[in-house]
Amino acid sequence: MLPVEEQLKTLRRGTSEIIDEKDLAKLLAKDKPLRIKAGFDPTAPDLHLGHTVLLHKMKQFQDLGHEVIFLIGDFTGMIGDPTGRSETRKNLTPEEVQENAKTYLEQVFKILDSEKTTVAYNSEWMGKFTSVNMIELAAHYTVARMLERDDFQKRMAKNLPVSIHELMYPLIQGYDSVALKSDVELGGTDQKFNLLVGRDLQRAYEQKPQVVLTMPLLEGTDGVQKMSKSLNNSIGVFDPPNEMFGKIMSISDELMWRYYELLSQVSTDELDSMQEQAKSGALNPKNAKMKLAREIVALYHSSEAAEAAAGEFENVFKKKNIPEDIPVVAGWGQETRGICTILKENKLTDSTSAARRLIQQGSVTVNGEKVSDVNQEFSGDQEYMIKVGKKRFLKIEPG
RNA sequence: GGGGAGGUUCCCGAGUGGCCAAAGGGAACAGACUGUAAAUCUGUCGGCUCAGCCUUCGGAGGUUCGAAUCCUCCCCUCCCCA
Repeated sequence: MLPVEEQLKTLRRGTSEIIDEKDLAKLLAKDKPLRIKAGFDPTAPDLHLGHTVLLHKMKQFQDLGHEVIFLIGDFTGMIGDPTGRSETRKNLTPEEVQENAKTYLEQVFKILDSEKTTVAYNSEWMGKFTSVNMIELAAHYTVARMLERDDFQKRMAKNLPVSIHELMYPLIQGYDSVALKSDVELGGTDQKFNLLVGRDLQRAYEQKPQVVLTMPLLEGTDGVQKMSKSLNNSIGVFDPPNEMFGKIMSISDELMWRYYELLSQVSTDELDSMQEQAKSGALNPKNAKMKLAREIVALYHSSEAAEAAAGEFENVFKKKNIPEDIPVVAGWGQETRGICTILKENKLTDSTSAARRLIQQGSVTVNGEKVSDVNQEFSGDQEYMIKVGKKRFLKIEPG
């Protein structure tokens, strides 16, 4: 294995906090593979770039020769981590959790080496937990300390509900560390509390407390809230190349540097110089963003796909051409239909009312001609290229 | 168990009998400007057979010419006391 200082250098990259680094150094000095735990809640079936921040860090550990344990919180998923959003989450059924977990794994191995990754489910031990075990576990922590947790504090301050079962979440996550005898646990900064509970519980169960390593949370495409599918600001790992490319291009310049820092392989030195050049005007931020978009699309798809997406992007948005692969539907014969109905039926708009509004706002074109009459009719035996706003396209073929 | 405060359109939040499809803000969408960036300005923002009509204000009933607003019961949340 690499010398301790070299390993540390890699592991420090992009991290928010290591608790504590001296302990980690000591563990590394043993020159034996460490047990690295990172838990994932199978609440969302799709992985997005936000999750990959952690996965990349896991990959680094893996490449350094440590044992990475990908823990699927199928048991805790039924509770739902109270983290983040200041409201109680819906409970998931065991079936939903199973289904999500399955999807999860398929995606994870785009980054991690499946051969070298240990996959664990916390239902393995939690499912066997008796009520007596549960009470013993609960006895190791106090209410006052549990309520120190920021999410609980905030919700209490806002007079929002906090359910008892949510208080169990950190305990169970912490117990996972006991069950797995983990040496290091990774998590987002929002996980800090839970990760620290793990240390306390390991001590309570007479184990050596794990080292805690937290990674910053990645902001979503809005640049404000953390990336989350439910907030609709996420870039999915399995998004098609063009969509992925486009989403990356739509982030702000400021956010771009953040993404570079956390998601890119570009070295820190090179990154610094790029920022320098962007500042002086030598580098157009748009080009830097294209480079980032290429890199990320190439990682999850292929470099060919990345090139194609870049070309398509230039074609559609710079030259304002029609995208290459757009949805095509068959026409409806000789009869005529109102434009609003056409838009609604093909899901270009949510309702005919919305279609009317968009037409009134001049955002709908057919074959390049702006539609100004809400009642305009089209027969279904001709070819039409319909465009709504900048991003919604539909081709109708004679039918 | 006792007392008090609440549940409004995607979110926050005004509205206490007609002028309410419901103020204001946020998000979102569209147009202008751009680098499909940000910022800014403008507009839209329940549905429909769209200058009119229909359905919404926790749920179910009721009072009234008329209810988000009043009454009854139910469900849910928060606070104080025990």
